[in-house]
Amino acid sequence: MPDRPLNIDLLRRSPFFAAAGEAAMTRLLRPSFTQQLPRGAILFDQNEVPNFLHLLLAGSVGLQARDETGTETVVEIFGAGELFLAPAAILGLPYLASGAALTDVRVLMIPADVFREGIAADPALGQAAIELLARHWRLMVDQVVDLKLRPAERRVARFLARRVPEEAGAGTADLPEPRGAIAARLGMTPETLSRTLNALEAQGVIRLSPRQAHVVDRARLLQVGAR
Amino acid sequence: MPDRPLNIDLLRRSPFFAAAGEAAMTRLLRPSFTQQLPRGAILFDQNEVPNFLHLLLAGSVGLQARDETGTETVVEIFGAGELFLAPAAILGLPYLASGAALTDVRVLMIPADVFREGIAADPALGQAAIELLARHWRLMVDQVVDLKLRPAERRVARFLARRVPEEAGAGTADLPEPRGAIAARLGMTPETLSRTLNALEAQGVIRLSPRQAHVVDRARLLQVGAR
DNA sequence: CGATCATATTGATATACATCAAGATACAAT
DNA sequence: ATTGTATCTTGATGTATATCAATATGATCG
Repeated sequence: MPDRPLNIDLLRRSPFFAAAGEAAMTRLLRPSFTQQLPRGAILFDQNEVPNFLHLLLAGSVGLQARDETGTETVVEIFGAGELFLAPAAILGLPYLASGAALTDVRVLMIPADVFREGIAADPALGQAAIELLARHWRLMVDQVVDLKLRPAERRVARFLARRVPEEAGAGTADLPEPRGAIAARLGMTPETLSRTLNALEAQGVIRLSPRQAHVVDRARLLQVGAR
Repeated sequence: MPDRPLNIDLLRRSPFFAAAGEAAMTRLLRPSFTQQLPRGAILFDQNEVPNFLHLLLAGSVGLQARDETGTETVVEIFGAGELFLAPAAILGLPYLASGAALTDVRVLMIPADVFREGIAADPALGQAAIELLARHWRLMVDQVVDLKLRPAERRVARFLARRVPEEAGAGTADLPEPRGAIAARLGMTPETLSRTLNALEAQGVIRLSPRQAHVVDRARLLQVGAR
């Protein structure tokens, strides 16, 4: 099926549209369209002025930033159901990071001006935007704490734990994106990530296979390196 | 009011109230009150449910977070004119960090419920909240990039540069808060901060004195360690 | 003022993680 | 399948920054 009629249900369940309500959702959806992009595609580039908000329907996208010397890192990885880049689009300022498809992706493009008018006109949509931003702020705060306080092994453990679908004790974390991107997201080199993953497997808390990690015991995973 | 001299002008010029408008400002101000607290005071504690937003009138406040092992770090340092902790107050979720006075402070306490009602009722206020959150998100993204990509010396240099009042080539950066707090904000130990500051002075880009650093040449400061 | 106490600096050493350099795997195309 | 190419892993070595320990500085208060 070429362009699978977009999964309305996924949208409805996304935290953003759940808060915004049905009315706002249809309002935003009408002028929007979907796009399929291969892994490696750039959705938008650092310093560009945003014309669209992006709602990921499938795949994952890395928010990557370049510093003055040209080295890049991944600030955050977004998955299906997430709406991102609101901040730049809302402020009308240039993106401070680029968006790169880390896997093949399917993305809903929402015109930025429609969005901006929407939040001014519809209080429920405004509220949803506020909550989205607040949640994203917390995500970043959490990452700052992670980087400052926790050693590599703990960061990897937490990352994997968050990817296990259920709260349950065991489960499988899919890792479809390139190791380099995951490593950058975690603030380490691919080499260190690889070694850390091996160390976790050696401790028996995970079991590695090509593009996934089976978490044997979530609670114990989060305990590794505990003082 | 014993505490008369509320500097209305500072408020009016703060990015937040500038966007919110006069009406929203008076609306929020009426039920609010100011408080003076000595250095070391805790404005609010991690995991508490927020009852107030805080607008700093004077001094600086550190947002500090504890991890599971009990070690603390400073996520961000806020200065006069800044409104913070909106995210927790807006979501009605527990703070994910504590607020500690890093100097003696004077702070305006805005009841959280008044704020929440306000953003629902007044679109201009809602818009201001959105912009505030977006700006704060960007601050955190910038810090994540800083921590991942830049070595200690460069982080210190950028921190000092941002504290120089004017865009001008030279100026003095005040550093009233304890070294430990600044070091934590920058993701390093006090020892490393001390050594780095000395190194910058040795290179002649700054001149140190007890609680401030005179920046001799802003542009050159930002160049240190350039590849 | 001088004594006390917290905070900051300086010095010596340790270590987590990066870097550099081969290999090994996996994936895509023919 | 077979080859080619990118990605990932493994190993050896280096280094920025942490840690530990001692000293110095500067604030606070009798």
